[in-house]
Amino acid sequence: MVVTRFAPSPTGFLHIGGLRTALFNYLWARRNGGEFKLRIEDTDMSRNSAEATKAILEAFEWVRMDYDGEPVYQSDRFDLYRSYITQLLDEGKAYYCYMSKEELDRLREEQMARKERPRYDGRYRDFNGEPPKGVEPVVRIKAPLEGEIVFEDGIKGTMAISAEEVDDFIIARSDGTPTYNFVVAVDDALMGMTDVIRGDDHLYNTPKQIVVYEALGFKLPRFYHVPMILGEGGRKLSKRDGAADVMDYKRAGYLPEALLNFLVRLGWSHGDQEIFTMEEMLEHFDPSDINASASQYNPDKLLWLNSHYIKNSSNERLASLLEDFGVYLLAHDKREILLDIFKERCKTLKEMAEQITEVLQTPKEYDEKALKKAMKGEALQILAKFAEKVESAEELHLPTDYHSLMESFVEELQIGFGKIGMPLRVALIGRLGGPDLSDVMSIIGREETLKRVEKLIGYMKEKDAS
RNA sequence: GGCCCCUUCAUCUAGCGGUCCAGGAUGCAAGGUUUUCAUCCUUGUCACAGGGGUUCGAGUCCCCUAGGGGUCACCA
Repeated sequence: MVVTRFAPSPTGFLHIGGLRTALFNYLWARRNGGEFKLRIEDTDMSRNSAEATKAILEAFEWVRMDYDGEPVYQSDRFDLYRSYITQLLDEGKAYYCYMSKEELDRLREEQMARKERPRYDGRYRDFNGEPPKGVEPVVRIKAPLEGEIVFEDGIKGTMAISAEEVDDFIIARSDGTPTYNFVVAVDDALMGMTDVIRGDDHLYNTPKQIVVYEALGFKLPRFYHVPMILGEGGRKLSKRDGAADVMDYKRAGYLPEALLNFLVRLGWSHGDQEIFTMEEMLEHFDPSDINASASQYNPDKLLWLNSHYIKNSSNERLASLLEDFGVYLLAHDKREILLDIFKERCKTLKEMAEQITEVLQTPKEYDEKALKKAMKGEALQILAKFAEKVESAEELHLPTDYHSLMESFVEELQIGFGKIGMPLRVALIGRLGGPDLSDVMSIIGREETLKRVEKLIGYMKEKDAS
């Protein structure tokens, strides 16, 4: 049985580094038919917020990573932690420390002045005397005085941390609330974790947590410390690198499977494979294959993956996804052709929405450069003749109808395709570039085509007059 | 600063002592397809951080240097 977890602290939104560790935990649990749990680390009442918790849960829902059971809130478990703290106190494995915050700060300063590593000096470790008055004590756990704390990391290998690096750290604050390293160890053990996959910024918490495991007689899980995701230039990932908030990717028009595929390939690979369906990730993922080195965020590759997944999505799904971007196609009679065209050309849903809107709406203005390039020479007359041709044509429904209409038109006038193509393009969508003209005309229909052509002709005449 | 981790193309990576004059992907460049743009296809571009060892043989093992990162709270 494999049990894993993702344990965010609700101090902000879920960022992509967090999503990646969550994904790794999720994959490893699901691959082994085990359990994946969610735990909200909200022991610091002053810093966490309900909105942050909501945002994290929302992100999980968006990427469709399901967790087992209800999320566990550490704030609901203070009684439990207190009972273990009492137990350690009774067993002499933890003790009250009466040093005030100010004294502690002073000690730290002195140590730094002597170029020593700041460290609690253990002055109350074996204290039997009369406690000083007026000080609410903290509880500290007894860490080993000498030797090393050794553990096996599934990514970094054997880690041996000198006991000197681990002091008697605080497990309960003076107000009685438990601290992070204590509750994490207690919860991981009690929730039955077999594998803990987390960011390597937690590497130095591991020996501390091992002290707790051992004091309480809990069985150690396997640890995997995954390197962080760096921003462009190898610096720390920040908002400057685009979206850090997972939900920003949704808003920017990314598909969740593209984001997940992108993240799974950051620090992990399976031969030369780039595209992974959820099933394939589940089939191949193993945390011991995660690279030991940090990787850099690469937005171009994400974009590429996103366009791949858009191309391979059904029109029905795209249509419903596009509603978030203000484009309603579910009941549109030209839905299929519209989506077939644009899913090939767009990298994000947002871009798709913009381009579809551009075709569906009569142009409000014309691109200056396009006008200059397209409307020279006989362009206006050609456009007018084309309008007559469209008006008098018999069958005009499918793109092929419009296409043969254009073919016979250039044939009759003995002109190149560009002579009508460019002005027509400007008339229809207001600029050069864009999808096939026959497709556009078929989508908007004969009447709208004529309307747009006439609008441009009118616009040009007015412009000439002034 | 102490301790720890990391180092293959611009980027993500393959490589687990010989099959590597280092492979794939993204990006970029060129060409083809296209009435345009995009897609797509083809080709090209680009790397073992540096220096010592070990070995018949090193991208792969060891050491040193440099660079990057993490961590040193009554935060999580």
